[in-house]
Amino acid sequence: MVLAATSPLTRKLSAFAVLSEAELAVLAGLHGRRRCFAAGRDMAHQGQADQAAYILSSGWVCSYKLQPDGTRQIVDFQVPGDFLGLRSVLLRTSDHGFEPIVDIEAAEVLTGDLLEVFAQTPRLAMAILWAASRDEAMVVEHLVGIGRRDAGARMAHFLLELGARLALVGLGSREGYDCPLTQYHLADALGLSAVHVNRVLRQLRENGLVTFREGHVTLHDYRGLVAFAGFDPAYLDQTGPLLT
Amino acid sequence: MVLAATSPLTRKLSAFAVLSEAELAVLAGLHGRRRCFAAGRDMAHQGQADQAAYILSSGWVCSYKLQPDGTRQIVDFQVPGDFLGLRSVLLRTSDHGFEPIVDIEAAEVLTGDLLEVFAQTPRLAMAILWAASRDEAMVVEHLVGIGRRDAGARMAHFLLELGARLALVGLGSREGYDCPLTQYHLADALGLSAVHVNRVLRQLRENGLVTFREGHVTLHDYRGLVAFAGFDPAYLDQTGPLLT
DNA sequence: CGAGAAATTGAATTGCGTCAATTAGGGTGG
DNA sequence: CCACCCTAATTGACGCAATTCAATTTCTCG
Repeated sequence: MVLAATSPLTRKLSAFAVLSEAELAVLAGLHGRRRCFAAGRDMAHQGQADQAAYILSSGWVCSYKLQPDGTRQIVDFQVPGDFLGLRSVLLRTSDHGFEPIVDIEAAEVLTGDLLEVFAQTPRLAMAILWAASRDEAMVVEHLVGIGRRDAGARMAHFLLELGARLALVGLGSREGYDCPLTQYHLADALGLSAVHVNRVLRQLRENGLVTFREGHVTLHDYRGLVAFAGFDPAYLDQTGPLLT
Repeated sequence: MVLAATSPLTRKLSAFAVLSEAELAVLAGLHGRRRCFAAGRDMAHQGQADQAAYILSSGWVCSYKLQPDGTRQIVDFQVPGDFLGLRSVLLRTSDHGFEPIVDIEAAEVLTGDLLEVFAQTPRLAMAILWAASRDEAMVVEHLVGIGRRDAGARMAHFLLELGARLALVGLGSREGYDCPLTQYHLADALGLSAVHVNRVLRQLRENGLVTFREGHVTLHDYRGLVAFAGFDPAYLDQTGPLLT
């Protein structure tokens, strides 16, 4: 239970609802089946059926979709505390691939586990639905970025959002954060070519806004970057628990 | 209850889980507070707090985000049976605007209603989570389309997906469907300019694939369009109830 | 120390946006 | 029933942001 109280997921859900001992116990129960995956080896392939869901304990993962023409679109990155493949369980077939970007550790979650959680603790169900909604809000913001921002603003916004997410689980600040992504990851996520990603990064660096280099993101001018990106931090900041 | 059995939402959820009398009753109870909204008058503005959620009974709505520079990105369209603003309730502040495209009718749903549903019928909670996941799958597909498809494939894919959604609630077929959207709606949804939307539509029409005209979409060559779009209908076709 | 991956930079190409103007519908009031 | 207006649809010309192709250079690690 002590372990559960410090798991990244518990930390995140606690921002939404004050959880009782019983609810914390149920949540802890979800972390039973722990598994590890190596960087670069897909956890699930697109189209694979009967996929499990996971709660990411440590490391980074990206979820992506492959196009018939071979190009890849990264839909989202998962950082510790995030659900992974929840949709695969519900829709029965994985419409994504999942690739660990570094070596990771995750807890397996089955459909039956979820049903049990819902039956025992409806408030926890609400909290999980909240987490899912928050993730979707980020996907939506991602969509808006690709649809309506030019490459520069898109990149800036992405780097800011990532920083905000990591800060929520204690892995970053306004100064910067560690980031294992390559420029190819950025390209696949932002709908740009790797070449253009490189050019955009150079411009942001030369403008003194942000540096992406050697696995670390340094935010030289947080306010300037926020303005340049049109970033609204509000939608990620949960001001306090909704359910008491 | 007879009414509930024929509501679009019930119809949709029944594709996911065989619902008991009790569950159908609870679902029917959600349709209590009915409200109407006029076409073109926003139901909610971006940033507005304490927003309610709705279940759309009839008509079309679009959810969108406004950029600081005034451009608009339509994130999704809601058709009968879809939830509307579920995220607004959970995240407490509406990060979207909602605009009825035609006059609509919708049932208001409060946070408390949802909690009650979850407490009384966990399987129904799973079904609602499934519906939410399915919606997110569509947003994801939308994201992929904007990020990695050229204008033609993007349009084709969009029109096919819309058809599949409408077919699920009995409002369309492989032949085509009624569609009240303007080319401006399409442009805002697909991340294109209205001018280019027009050009793309012309090309699709001249290639004998699909016609978008006078509030009706006619699919002249379903298979050809599917191939051209790289459309995978599987992710929307629930082959059968997951929960029995 | 060699090999493959990641990062960088230049040059040529193009899909799509912007600007601008015209045509077609659809409602409204005289 | 027609004149008017406003919105949607349509088409052409031009420019630019981002892609593609191609070539190095710099890392990383076995």
